[in-house]
Amino acid sequence: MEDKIVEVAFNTPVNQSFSYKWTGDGEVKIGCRITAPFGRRKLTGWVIGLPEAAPSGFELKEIEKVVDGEPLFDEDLLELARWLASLSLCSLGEALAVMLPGGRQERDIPALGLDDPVDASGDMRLSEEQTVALEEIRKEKGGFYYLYGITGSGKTEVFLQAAREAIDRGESVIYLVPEISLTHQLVDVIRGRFDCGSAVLHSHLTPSQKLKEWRRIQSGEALLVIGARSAVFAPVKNPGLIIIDEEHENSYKSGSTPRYHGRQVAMKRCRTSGASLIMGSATPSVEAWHLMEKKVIKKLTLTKRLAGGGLPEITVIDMKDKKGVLSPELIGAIRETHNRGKQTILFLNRRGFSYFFHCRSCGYEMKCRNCSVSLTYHKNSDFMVCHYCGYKVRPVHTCPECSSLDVGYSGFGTEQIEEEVQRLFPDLTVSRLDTDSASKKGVMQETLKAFRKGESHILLGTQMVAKGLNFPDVSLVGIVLADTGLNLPDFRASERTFSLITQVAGRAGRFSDDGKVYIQTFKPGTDAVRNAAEGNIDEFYSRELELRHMLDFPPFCRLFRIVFRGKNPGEVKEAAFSFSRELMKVNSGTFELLGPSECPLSIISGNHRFQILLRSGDFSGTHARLEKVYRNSRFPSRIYCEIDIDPLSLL
DNA sequence: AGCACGCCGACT
DNA sequence: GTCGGCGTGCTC
Repeated sequence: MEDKIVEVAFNTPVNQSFSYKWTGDGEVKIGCRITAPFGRRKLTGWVIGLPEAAPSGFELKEIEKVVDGEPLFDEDLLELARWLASLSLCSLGEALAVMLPGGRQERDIPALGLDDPVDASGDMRLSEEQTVALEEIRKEKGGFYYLYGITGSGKTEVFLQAAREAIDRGESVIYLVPEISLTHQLVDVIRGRFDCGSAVLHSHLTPSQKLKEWRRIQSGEALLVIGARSAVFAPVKNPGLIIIDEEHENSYKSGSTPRYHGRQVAMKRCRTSGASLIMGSATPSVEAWHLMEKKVIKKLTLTKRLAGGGLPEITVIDMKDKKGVLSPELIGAIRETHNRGKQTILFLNRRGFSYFFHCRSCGYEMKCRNCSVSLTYHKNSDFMVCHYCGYKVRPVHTCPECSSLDVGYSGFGTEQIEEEVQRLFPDLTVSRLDTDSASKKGVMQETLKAFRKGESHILLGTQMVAKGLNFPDVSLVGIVLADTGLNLPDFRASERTFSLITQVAGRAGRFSDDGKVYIQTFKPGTDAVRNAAEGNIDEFYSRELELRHMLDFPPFCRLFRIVFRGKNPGEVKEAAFSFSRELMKVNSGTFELLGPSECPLSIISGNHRFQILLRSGDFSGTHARLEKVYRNSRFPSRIYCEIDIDPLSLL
């Protein structure tokens, strides 16, 4: 009998498949894992083809062993992997590795609870708005829908009923949530309400747990899949619906190769399989909003809170001319809150630790004349630098707007604020929660438990507290500085600030009728702050889209970010410039090239970073040119180059 | 990515 | 004279 030829993909950056022969008696199928000698090592790879004839010019080695009796993926998933690899410029093996169990582990941040009320016991009656939404969803199979509604308006209930209907038709459902901790809560609800099997998929499962869930999905035993980002690749047989909860969350974008966005993959899968897509959020991403305006996504609005609970009273405090990090108004409110036996959460919208130059009298801030983003102060060189285009200028010593001499760079960090709060309130207990303190396992849970029990009076934290505002005794939320995000050299800063304030405000009032939110800002008039505080959601989006259009930023163009990193700054810079020169050679007016320039976070864990940004309206033309240059490029082994297509952050 | 081969500097 | 630096190239 003749040897079988087996085509294999490995999880290496090599964009190429390898052929082996199989002489054993067991069956080899496309989609199975195998182990085989590869160079001088043994690797596990995936069977991606069973060609009739062997490629010429090679002495084929033998497959050592076939790991799986049954395939892990079918033709559809393989096709999806090919699409992903080609789009994100990685190898097929790297794409398969993030999709399949047993591939590389993705890492996620820990987080807190969920907050949309759902009835765990049984189907509850839908409100009129919910009913209308569900009827719309029923109308067109394969449609894209967006449940746009404030916190507590019952999006989850609509998701669940839509899921129920799909399952009743014999279809499968993928339900994506932004963080792993949310999967558990959702599973509890679902196990009580759905009699079909459900599966959970996320990166904290052990390989064997993951494989077990994978098999249950493949066999059709589990028709409902709940999971974080990578669950969008679940091997459902007959996909009928994909749900993306909290669509605006950045965690849907992978932070490592391949840098895919869950929403983008979901849209692709729905298009090819004819499944419907329902997303939901109180603060949609600007991209999604734009797609709603273009009618690619059908907007379904939920305006009413089901369980009542008014919106909190929101006070915007102008920090101009204020000494210290806490305003007298906020200090008074904290004291008053404590006197009433309630607790306070102080939220610090701190992202990064870059210094920015601003005027303490009028809040003026230096921006790049080319890019209209904030300049970042570089202490070493004493220059203000634009991290988009590399534009440099000396910092000013008087404010160009109001001639005040009170200008300077400043930074806010949780540590400084903790000190300040402790000094102002020596009789109160403050606990601090940020990425540093929460990275130690259990510390976060302990801190939260203690706070919930009332053992501390003030909880001070960053991003992660924003979602954990469902503490019954909290009646005051202070956003210490709403515009820190606005000072970042990032065109999405405004969107994030808006989203954050809106989400905080939406949640703060849910458990008490006397909820108060204090927003401290240097820029009370900024669109993001003003519209969030006043609840002018639609106005924010139309202004923001207008601005993006004017400045030619996404969603009106596509961005490609190419980051170079390495220990030696000179080498990194040289690699970036030589790559840039190669790009210019193939550019025929297809894209605009910005940089190379130092990354805003120019050194991360000892690695110096440079970046190139490409901006274009011609996605495929730019993609093709970038691919060509990238595949032909060679760097010294200690220089790493990573490509991020449609980056969320430019830091 | 690994891992080897291969060609130039300071060491038992 | 050797050990070891990391540049270059390959993996069916």
